Amino acid sequence: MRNFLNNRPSENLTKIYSRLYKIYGPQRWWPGRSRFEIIIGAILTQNTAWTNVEKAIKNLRFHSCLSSPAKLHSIHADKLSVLIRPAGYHNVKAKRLKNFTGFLLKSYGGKLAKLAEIDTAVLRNELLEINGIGPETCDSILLYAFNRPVFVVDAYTKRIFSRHGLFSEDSSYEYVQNIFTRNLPSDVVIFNEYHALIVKLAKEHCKKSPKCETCPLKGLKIVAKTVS
DNA sequence: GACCAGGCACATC
DNA sequence: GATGTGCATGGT
Repeated sequence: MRNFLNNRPSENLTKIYSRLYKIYGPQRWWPGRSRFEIIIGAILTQNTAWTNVEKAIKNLRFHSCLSSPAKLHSIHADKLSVLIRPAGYHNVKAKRLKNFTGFLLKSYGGKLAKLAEIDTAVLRNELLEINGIGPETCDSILLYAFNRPVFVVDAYTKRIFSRHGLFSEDSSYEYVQNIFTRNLPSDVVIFNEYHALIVKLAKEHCKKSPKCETCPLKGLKIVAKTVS
């Protein structure tokens, strides 16, 4: 594997970004009408196609559940579950949504503006303590709802970059995140677009069964400073 | 009908 | 700490 990759042309992560941006253009994530809606979307999209999440969000909007965190929290879990059914895992996700709104109401008076004042590392730890918010959802919220320079790692990121020799696919979330963080400028716009571009690339070319004949990254060895 | 999708928590070893 | 499993709908 290593010898094979060594014969390929190599690019660093910044060049890969430029390459993808040039091909696909700005993705303008996150698709949400408000900070609150972005957070709800981040939870609903866990292991779920965005098209299904859109249906769930549409239901929530129609029933005025997104007008405020307090409003959403007041909805009975069973009713909430029905509304978000198209997004899949609706029973667990209904609890997760209420876990977030419960946290927000109890600790910050239901005001997202207060969360926005918190230091990134502290906020990250607080979000990760909420049952149902793992590292990817947490970092998506930090990046897309609160504009913090945090790189979001998802299954696509691991799949694509492990195929190009950057790390093994079973590397930990933190390890992969560190690779990107240490090899890119700490820039909210770049982190925002990079993650979205990876998703775009994956949807176009990189399903679970590799079929990358037309992939823009075909034949490239990707090099980066490693992390300890 | 099989496979996949912008994960996470929990049980078990 | 690593590994396996349940959670579920909708598109291809």
